Amino acid sequence: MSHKSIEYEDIIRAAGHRVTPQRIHILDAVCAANGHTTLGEVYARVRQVDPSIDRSTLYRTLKLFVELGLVVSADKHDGETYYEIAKPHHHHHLVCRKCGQEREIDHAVITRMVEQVLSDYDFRVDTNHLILFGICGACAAQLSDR
Amino acid sequence: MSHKSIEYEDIIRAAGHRVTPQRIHILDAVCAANGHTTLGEVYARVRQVDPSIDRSTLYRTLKLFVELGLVVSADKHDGETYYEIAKPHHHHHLVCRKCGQEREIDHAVITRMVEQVLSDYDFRVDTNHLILFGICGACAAQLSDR
DNA sequence: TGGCTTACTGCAAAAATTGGCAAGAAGGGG
DNA sequence: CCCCTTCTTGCCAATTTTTGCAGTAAGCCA
Repeated sequence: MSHKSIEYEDIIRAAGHRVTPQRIHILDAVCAANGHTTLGEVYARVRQVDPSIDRSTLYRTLKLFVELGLVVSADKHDGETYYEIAKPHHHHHLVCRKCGQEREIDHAVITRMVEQVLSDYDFRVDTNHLILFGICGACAAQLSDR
Repeated sequence: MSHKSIEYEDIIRAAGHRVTPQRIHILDAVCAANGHTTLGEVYARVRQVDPSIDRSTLYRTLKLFVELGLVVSADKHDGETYYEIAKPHHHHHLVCRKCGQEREIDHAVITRMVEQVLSDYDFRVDTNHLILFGICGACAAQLSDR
């Protein structure tokens, strides 16, 4: 991870921001949680390393990381916002609006759409972590029963 | 609008919820605002009709409406959540993660992707209001300058 | 229409998130 | 290596959003 940390530091600096111990700890904490994690979990983890870090710093830093693309956030509309370290490979999720189930999908499915948006609208869709809401097969079947 | 209200009432009832004056007023208020509106605006509008309606009711009701698909919400990551009455025609938005600018795009662009997700993953993507985050052309140019 | 069940609402308190500000520290230049 | 500028932080207060609860009323059935 130390190796990766250095890369991240460069990204932060390149964007004109400063690399502080707080930011490193927070990034490590998000990293440490494999997969999705919540703000509360990150906070607990960070406090173990440095109990003086304030919640407001966490909010601000997480927001910054999302802006920089280091961290990916996913609002599953269940009251909690999830955070995840940005993975090198692009992956996306289908989230069922009914049962909340989440499923990873292949990048290839959206490639063409992303390209078309880029050429038609000159807009670079963030392909790091796309979240598509909808209804999964199981729930759709259930709904049509009634 | 009265005609539409009746349709909406049916949807609410069909989902097993009750139609109350408060809910009608809130739906009307979202309707009255053409296009995007914020929670604060809806609150103000609702209070003109019935000053006794509480904020918590508004929060709960808006959340319910979004679940039912009557209202569409868009978190532009600028601190405010936007609400909009679900339109009969499908439309989608590109939101720039940098400058927050928002742009409507054509449904055709995503049609193919939606179909592929349906056939490959048996998942019906909610095509009512898709929000794609990314970087708009202007901001992309700005970023590469540095 | 009257009575019953249970969802909905308003209120108050709690919890989460954001913002202002002065002190502290990162990074650049000498 | 020290200094200077300016971004960051922690603290505190304000604001926003959520939650628990008891009274109220919508919808159903006789």
